[in-house]
Amino acid sequence: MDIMNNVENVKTQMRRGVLEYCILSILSKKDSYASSILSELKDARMIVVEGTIYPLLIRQKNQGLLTYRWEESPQGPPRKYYQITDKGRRALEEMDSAWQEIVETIRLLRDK
Amino acid sequence: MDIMNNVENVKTQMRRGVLEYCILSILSKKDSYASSILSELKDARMIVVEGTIYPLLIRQKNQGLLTYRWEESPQGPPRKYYQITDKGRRALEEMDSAWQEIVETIRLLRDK
DNA sequence: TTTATTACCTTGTATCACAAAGTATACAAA
DNA sequence: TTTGTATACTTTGTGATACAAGGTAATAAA
Repeated sequence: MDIMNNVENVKTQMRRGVLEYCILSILSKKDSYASSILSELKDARMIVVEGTIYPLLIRQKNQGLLTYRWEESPQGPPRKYYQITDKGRRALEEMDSAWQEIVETIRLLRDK
Repeated sequence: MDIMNNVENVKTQMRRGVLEYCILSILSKKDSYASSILSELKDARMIVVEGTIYPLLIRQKNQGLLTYRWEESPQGPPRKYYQITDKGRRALEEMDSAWQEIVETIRLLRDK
């Protein structure tokens, strides 16, 4: 197997780990809908596809981290706008800590 | 579902994403065997269990990132010492870049 | 010979990301 | 009116893989 194949695979795994964190982060700044979140993540080189993000948003909604409402679109079908809840904001804070901890752990592992 | 449940789950996912990276990093410093790598990861709060690490080492060996040799143990059964290959070192360098990129991506997402 | 310690390995289950295909709306062009 | 295009949400099937749990085996001490 090619080396870039390994690395791409690991990159994918790394991204997976922070995907929920990224989505909460985006929604903590302003309400948004799946397609828009998708574009934002792609711009930030966090490659994700529809089949990943829709079920994930539904899971987060079911966990009480998000709510949603339907809104008319300027053109095309209505959009499902997601909004972060108080519980979602508390979870986001916890994820901030978790992320910092992992970044520090890796830093120590790589330096030592 | 409790909020700490969400966060624990996300922490687990984050750890998963960097597990292969951590193992290559540990082996880049000195040859080691599964049980020892496991302890080292646990000390660094990268919680992993046997059923995770054994198949992972086998996968990395099959990908040509590692080789192994058997060595007598001072007590108990022989140990399977893994050694990183040149290909493994190149993969590790690529993973360093990938990790830095993700850390930077998250920093931007969280700050903006 | 039984127990403890160390070590490696496998199996069954659940989760989840992704690819792919499907459904639906709105609008413009033919 | 029909067709094409863009936007948007949803579902299904597949494969990868982490984990829990249990199994195998070597050594030494009780």
